[in-house]
Amino acid sequence: MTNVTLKKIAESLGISTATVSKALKDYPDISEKTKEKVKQLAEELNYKPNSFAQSLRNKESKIIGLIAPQIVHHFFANIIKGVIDAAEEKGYLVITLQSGESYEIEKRQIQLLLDKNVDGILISLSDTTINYKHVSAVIEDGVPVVLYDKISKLLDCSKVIVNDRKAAYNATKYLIETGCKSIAHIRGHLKPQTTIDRFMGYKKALQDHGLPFDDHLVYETKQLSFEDGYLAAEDILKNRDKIDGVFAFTDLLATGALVRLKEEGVRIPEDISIMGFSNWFLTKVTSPSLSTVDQPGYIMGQEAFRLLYNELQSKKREETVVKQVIEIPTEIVPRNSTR
Amino acid sequence: MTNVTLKKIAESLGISTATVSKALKDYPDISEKTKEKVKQLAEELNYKPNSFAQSLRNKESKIIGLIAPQIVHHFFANIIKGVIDAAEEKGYLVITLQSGESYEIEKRQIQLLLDKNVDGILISLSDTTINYKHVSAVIEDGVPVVLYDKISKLLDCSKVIVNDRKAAYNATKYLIETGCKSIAHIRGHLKPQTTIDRFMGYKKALQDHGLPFDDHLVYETKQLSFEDGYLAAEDILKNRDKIDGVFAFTDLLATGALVRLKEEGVRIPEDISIMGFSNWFLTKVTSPSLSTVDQPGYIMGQEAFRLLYNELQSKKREETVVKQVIEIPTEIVPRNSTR
DNA sequence: AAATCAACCGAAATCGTTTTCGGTGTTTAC
DNA sequence: GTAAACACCGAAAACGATTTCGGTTGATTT
Repeated sequence: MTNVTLKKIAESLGISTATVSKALKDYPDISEKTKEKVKQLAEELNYKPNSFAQSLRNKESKIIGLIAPQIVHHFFANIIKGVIDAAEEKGYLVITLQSGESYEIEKRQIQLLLDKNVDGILISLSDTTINYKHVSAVIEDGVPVVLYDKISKLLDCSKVIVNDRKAAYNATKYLIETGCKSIAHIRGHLKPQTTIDRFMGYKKALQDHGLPFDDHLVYETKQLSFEDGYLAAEDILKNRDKIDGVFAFTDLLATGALVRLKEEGVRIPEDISIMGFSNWFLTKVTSPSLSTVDQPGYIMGQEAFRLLYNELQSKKREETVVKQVIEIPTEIVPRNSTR
Repeated sequence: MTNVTLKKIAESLGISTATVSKALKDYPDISEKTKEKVKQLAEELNYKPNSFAQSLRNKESKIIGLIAPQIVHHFFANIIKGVIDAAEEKGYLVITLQSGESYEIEKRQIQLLLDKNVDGILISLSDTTINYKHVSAVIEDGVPVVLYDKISKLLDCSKVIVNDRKAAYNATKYLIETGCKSIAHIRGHLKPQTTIDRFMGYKKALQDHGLPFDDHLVYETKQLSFEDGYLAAEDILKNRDKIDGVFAFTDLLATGALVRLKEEGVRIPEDISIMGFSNWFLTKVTSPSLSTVDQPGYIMGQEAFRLLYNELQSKKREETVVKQVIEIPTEIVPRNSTR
């Protein structure tokens, strides 16, 4: 680990470090001859600028922070991948952290990132986050923040979202158009914006198509796990004669319900159609395969980074940054759990 | 962003930056009174040491690099999570990168990490990596490296692995003990060590239990996708009368086969038992649910970081580092695809 | 009264890169 | 032949934190 520095190159060439630095960066006030010599020696010695010194001097780390509620999660994993890929293309590296849906942890993770002087932060709010001071403080501090997926309208920054309302509307509409007359909805608590939005989309679709909204057909679960879907289906079974369609908040819930319903001999989709949400991998391998709504995580990740990158660039040029909200379109993926 | 520095604190207290620095770090040659004053003001101004300066001075970033072949992958996502959690506990942050199973990309990612002066690197070799110079160069450069999951015996560094041979042996043994007499094996190319090991475990188990090994019962796929399992099952169907058990290299392959076999009316597990590998989430929701081998990714990630951390510590104390190889035990998870 | 010794504190060098602001020589213009 | 323009290069000051090595007090011994 004999680190090659500018100084070493300068000394062995009998010139100053300033000249070496400028030569390597093609400053116009250095002669071609010297540039040649410097570059050649640098190449030979395999010179790599010390990133610590660069960061200290330039006040930027070329590292961004990414906070997700979960990592072991198909949708978020895709987002993470999208962010990392897009970042790498622009010369940025990504430190990933997860909040585990905890407000306290989220606060701490942001602090850790700030302590490391990341150039910007990408964050999807945890479900239990009810206060946004910790995020707005970052923004006011001048560190660019972009929110993705789980956002808050109260925060003044760029955002990447899927239009959950529209997506849920279309999913419900699809069920209706394929013949469902009485559609149940399985969802979690009405706290996170996504839950609210999908619920609203569901209601609106019923209404627009002349179907009555029935509170009893909405099943609220504690978590969003497979087991919760399984349990919700127990209740649905009590109305099995009435219900002919289920729109679940997420694929996991849908899969849990699907398994339970099948156990009781309900034919899917003949008796009851099921529509999930997210297009996780598992939807392809359930039986029947699960119809769902594709949420393009990878693209969201890319877009989120792109927005952050724009802000980073604007900040350097001392332009005022334009906050944008980008909506990523979703798509119905019809499979065999719907008619 | 009015950054508070040691200098500012020093000036407003009328003392030197040296004293401030030492006071904050509880040096014994600073009086309690000054320490008190310094700490209080630092607290008040919300002083955070500039990590760039610290890194430059201390020659460490408190950041490690993590390279995985994939991120959108249940097993690796778990590992990543384990690494991040363990790292955070010790004050380290993690930059995650993926090689996409490409040797060239792997090489580049390592370089990116090195350029950022990470303190150490955790890496799982890509399947297409046949040359290990790019990794051994890092080790010789004095940057601690720990290999996990996909390793090479040729590399002199600490490693965290699952004993694939033993795990496959047990899985096959389980099939035999539950009554299978003729067990097929679906796997990818015999290049990656894991593929070789699981294949060997399979063979050994047959042999130890008096079952003949039949080359025709080994189905080699191009990739390890759901589709490949599906296609392999087509071939298995030609021997459907003979084969009564399938041991797949991975859950995805197993699931593909399961779906195809069921399509043809094969009863699982009555006619054919199926055993997967990895215990991905989807194994719980196939029907029948898939018996598999649990590979504890989270623990592997934690252990991998622990090993790296040990090396980091040893390096600081200028001790010689002891390279360790840790084997994480696996476990059979019996579900409904086996008898 | 001189020497010794603690207890505290600071000057200054470092880490490696970047960039401003001059300073040399050398060439061109008049 | 002098002045202006030009082409190159370097000294030095950042960026902040850390740490060594003295130095200055005042108190304690001899």
